[in-house]
Amino acid sequence: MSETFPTKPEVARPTMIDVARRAGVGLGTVSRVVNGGHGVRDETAQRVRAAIDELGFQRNEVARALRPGKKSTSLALVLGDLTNPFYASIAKASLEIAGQSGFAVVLGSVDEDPEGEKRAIQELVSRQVAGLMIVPDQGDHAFLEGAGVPVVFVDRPATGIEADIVMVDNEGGGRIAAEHLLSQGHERIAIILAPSYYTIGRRLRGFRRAHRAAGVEVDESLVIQLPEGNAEAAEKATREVMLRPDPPTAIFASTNFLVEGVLRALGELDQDPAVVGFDDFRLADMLPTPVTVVASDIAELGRRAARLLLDRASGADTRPPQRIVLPCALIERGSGERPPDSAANRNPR
Amino acid sequence: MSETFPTKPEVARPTMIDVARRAGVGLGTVSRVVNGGHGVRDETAQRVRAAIDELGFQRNEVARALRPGKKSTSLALVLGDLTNPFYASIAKASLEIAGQSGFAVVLGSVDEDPEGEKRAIQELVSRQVAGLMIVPDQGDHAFLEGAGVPVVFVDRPATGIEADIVMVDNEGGGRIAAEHLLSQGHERIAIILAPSYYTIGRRLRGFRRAHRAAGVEVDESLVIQLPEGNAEAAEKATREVMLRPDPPTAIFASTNFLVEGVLRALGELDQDPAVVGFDDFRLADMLPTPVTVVASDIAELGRRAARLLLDRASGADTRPPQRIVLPCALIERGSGERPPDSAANRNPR
DNA sequence: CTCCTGGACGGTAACGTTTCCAACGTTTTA
DNA sequence: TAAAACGTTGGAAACGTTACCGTCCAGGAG
Repeated sequence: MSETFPTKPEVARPTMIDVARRAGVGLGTVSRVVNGGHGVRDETAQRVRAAIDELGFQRNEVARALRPGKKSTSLALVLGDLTNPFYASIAKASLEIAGQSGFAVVLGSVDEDPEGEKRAIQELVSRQVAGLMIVPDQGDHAFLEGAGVPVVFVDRPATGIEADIVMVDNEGGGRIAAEHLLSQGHERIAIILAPSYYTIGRRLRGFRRAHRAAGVEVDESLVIQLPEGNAEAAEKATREVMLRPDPPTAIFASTNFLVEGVLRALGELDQDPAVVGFDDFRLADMLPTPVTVVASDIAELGRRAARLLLDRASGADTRPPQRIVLPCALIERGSGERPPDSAANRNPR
Repeated sequence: MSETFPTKPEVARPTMIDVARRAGVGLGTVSRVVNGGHGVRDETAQRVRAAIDELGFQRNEVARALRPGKKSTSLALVLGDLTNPFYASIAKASLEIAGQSGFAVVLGSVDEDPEGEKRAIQELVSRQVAGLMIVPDQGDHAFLEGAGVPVVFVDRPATGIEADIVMVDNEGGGRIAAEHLLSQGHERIAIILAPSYYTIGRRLRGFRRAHRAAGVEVDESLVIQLPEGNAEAAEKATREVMLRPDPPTAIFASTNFLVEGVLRALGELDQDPAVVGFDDFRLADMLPTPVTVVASDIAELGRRAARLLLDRASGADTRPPQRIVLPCALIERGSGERPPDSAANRNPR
């Protein structure tokens, strides 16, 4: 009873040749009509368009992209964990902008090693994408130099290649956070740092500058470098630092995920130092103590990157590599406005 | 002074022909080596591989996909707002699975009308993707029937076409939520419904079934249909229902975003009905009252969908359309365990 | 009236790959 | 020893589109 399975009708999709035959015109004419229709008599164009509608013709983008010079109408976006709202916002925004210009976005996700990133990028390049948006990992990106594809880096620059970069004012953000805490009299501020990404270094620099400007010395034992950038690591570090004989009166968490860990530890310990986070996050205002953060317009980051890349890809923009920096602003919600002495107010057991 | 701009080195990427010349073999041989190298003498294959390395050759995926039958090595994923962690999880998981098989994922986002969805899908099809994963909007998807591309629907089925579908047990989830509240003596349970997606209807059905099984009648005035699926709408609706003379003692929010609105309203009103949400969300356990939710493995949803689609695309799976349903489970955190009389405990002003 | 110009259109060569077929040399079989 | 079978290889066609180059016809200029 091994009758052949009725697999699929598998209707062959009509090509330009079919359209040409149907409309009684040449192949070139159909192509001209599809691409704006210059140099075609109005009446002819009508006939072609009618044939297109009747057959339900749709241009084969793959064949189109095969022609030399014609890159595909796709942009590539390479980033880390989409589950991180930060990355998700970038993805969404760039998708939106690309879509408006008829571009699709091919995603490459890389949670892994820098080697995995390189592989993912080359995969994408072999798909003839018109441009690359990359939230780069550490590691050298010089291999992109000869790829013949415009590249825009997002959130942080890459080494080994000079290209456009769209980022936020990390140093300014770090400065604002520290200034805010310092201005309230905090002098022992811990800063919790995710693994040494470029961004984190800048935030730390801003943090230090604010201290210098305020004439307060940074206690280096309160500059805490985490081995990993997740909430668990931050929770552990917070617990440790708060149990020291001389704990900080304020904590600056350099990442949205880190804030979560910090708050978790503080909740357990019943201690209430001031807390400021970097990057806003959903529900930040609904936590037991609403969380003060330094925020920036992440979606705008994605939009600017996509727009810039589209301009580069079309050749409309031939300026030297740009460096776009978006501002950060403080959002006061409560956790960052606790005075220094409140840390001593440990709730009685 | 109009010297020509040093636009780009624009190194022509080597093709198989270049490799063939370099290795002193024919074009076909190179192709055979690149595709697994069957039917090529080992020594010849070595030479070809050496040439590939020296030239840094990489196969042009676009040209490859042009051949008839050979779809591209890309899957398309069409979904709503990536900013919603639910969608983001699906995207991340499917990306991961696709990547393991060397497939890229092209994203199509559709916040707009059903018409926008159709356009996005057709765009994607014109890119010769090997398969489509769609989180469908309302509207007829019959137009996909003749597209000649395998389709897997995610989270909810679509009308007008019979295709694979991977979803969670919405009815079971709704039932579990209601059972949990009913078992604690709640008899007036409000259910807040996002606009009539398929999923929400199922959750409501489970909600009703649990009531019937418990012998409790559903007060239809507590079945609240929102005009929009966002937190604001839920906040408004919650405020209204809680201010009625006979407010509910429990609320079931049918969506993660709705929970936010519900809690916001309750916070303002200083009222404490039991609350259960559908779908888990970050920080749910850190809110003033940790939120009890009915959760399922969303990432698994994406993984299963991607795997199924890959099997369909490769022709490895020719079974009739599958229907995969993932279970839901209750996560008790506190908000759903408040007894009925606690609602009366309005905090004194 | 002839020549020229220019717009509209048809035909065809690419693009880089895969696949098929033919050709070749070697080994096995009759 | 001849024929057949097999494995390895080269060459060419095809995929669907765009770009270029002619051809054709109409109309204006000389």
